[in-house]
Amino acid sequence: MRTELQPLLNQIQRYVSLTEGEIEKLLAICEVKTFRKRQFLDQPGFVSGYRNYILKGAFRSYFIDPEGKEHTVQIAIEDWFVSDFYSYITQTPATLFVEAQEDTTLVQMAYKDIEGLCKEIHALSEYFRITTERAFAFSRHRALSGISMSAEARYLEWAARYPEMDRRISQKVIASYLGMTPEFLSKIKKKISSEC
Amino acid sequence: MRTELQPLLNQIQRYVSLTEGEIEKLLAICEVKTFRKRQFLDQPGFVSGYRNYILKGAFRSYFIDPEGKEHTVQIAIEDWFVSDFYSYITQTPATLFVEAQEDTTLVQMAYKDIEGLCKEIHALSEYFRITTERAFAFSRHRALSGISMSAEARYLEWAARYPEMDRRISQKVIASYLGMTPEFLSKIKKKISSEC
DNA sequence: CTATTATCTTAAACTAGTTCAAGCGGTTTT
DNA sequence: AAAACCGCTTGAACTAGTTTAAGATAATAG
Repeated sequence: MRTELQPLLNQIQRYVSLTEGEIEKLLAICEVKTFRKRQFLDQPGFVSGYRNYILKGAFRSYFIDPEGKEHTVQIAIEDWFVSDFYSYITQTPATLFVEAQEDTTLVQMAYKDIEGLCKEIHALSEYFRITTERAFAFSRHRALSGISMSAEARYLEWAARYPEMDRRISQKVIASYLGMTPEFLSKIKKKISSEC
Repeated sequence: MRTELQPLLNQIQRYVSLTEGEIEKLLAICEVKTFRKRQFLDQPGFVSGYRNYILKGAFRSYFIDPEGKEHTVQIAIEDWFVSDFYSYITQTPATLFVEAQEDTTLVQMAYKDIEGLCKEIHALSEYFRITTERAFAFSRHRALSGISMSAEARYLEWAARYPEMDRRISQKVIASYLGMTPEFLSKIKKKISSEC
C-alpha cells in the first residue's frame, strides 16, 4: 500500500470503518500531486474537478471583488481539504483562486470517482455526510461568534486558535481573511505588542 | 399513508429514490407538530433533538450577543429545514432561539432515529450527504457575494430572491438578518421608494 | 373599543474601520 | 550591484453605518 496516503485513511477512519476491499477501491481513485508556491489549484473559468486533501504545505483560496480587492476565503494547511467547493459541488466554473502559499503535496480525488464510490460504498457516503454536516455546523457557529466582535478581537481569537497559520501566512493574507485592511491589522498588532 | 407528509417525501425523492420499505421506515420516525406564533422550537440551554421540516408557516433563529443585541441567523418558511443546527449536530445545549413567526406545522425527526436510519438506509445517507454538501457550498457562496456589497445592495438582492419572506417577515427581523440596524433599513427603503 | 406595547420613521451626533499617501526594510530579478 | 518589487508601518482625512432619542403608526391583549 502507498504509505504516503495513510494520513487520509486515518482521517476517514476516525468517523467510519472501511473493509480491506473498500480501502483498495478508495486508494485506486487517489492521486498524489505537488504544487509549487504561488501555483493555482483552481482558478476562475475552470471547473474544480477534485477534492484535495493536504499532506504537506499550505493553500489559500480567495476572490477578487468588483472593486479589485482580494478577499481570502479559506486558509488551509496539513490535514485540511481545500478547493473552490461551490465550483466542485455544482461542477460549474470556479470563481475563486486557490493558490499554494508554500510548496505543497496533496491527494486528489476526482468528482466523478467520489460520486461513484459514494453510491457504491455506504461507509464512504456516511463519512462525507457526517463530516460535511459537522463542517457546516461549525462554520456557521464560528461565523456567528465573529459577528459581534471588533477587528482586534477577531484577530486575537483566530491567532490563538491557529498559531501555526499565524506564523506561516503573510499578514496581508491574514487581514483579508479576517475582513480588515492590512493597514488596520498592522495597527492592531502594534497596539497588542505595546500593551503587553 | 399520511398524505400530509408527501411534501417531505417529494423533497427527498428529488435527490434519491427510496423503496416502499424504506419509505415506511422513514415515515415511522416522522412526527407532525404545530407551534403557535412566538413559541420556541429550540432555545439556549436545551439540546436540539430534531430535524424539523416546515409544512406550513415560518420560523426564524437568532441569538443575543454580549451587548444584548439580537442577530437573526436564519429565516425559514415552507419546505425549509430549521433548527439550531450546531446544537443538533453536536448534541450539546443550544445557543440559538428558534421561534415561530406564524402559527406553524412541521415534521420532526429525532437525532437518534435519523442517525440510525442513515446507517441502515444507504439512499437516506446519500440524501443528507448531497443536500448538506450543496447547502454548505451555497451558503459559503452567498456569504462571499455579500461581502463586498453595501447594506442597500444586500437588501435589494435578498428581497428580489425571497419576496415571499420580505412580505411575511417584520422589517426589524429582516434588518437583523441582513446585518444592519432597523433604522438604516428604514432609510434604505425610503431611498428606494423615492428613486422609482 | 380602548389601552398598551411593539414596530417603523426621521434626524443629528458619533465611531470603527477605510482610504490615501508616503517612507522603510528585505528579496527577487536583471 | 542596481533595479524593481513586495510586504509592513504610520498618520491624516474620510465615510458607511451606528447610536440615541423622540414622535408616528400599527398590532394585540384585555
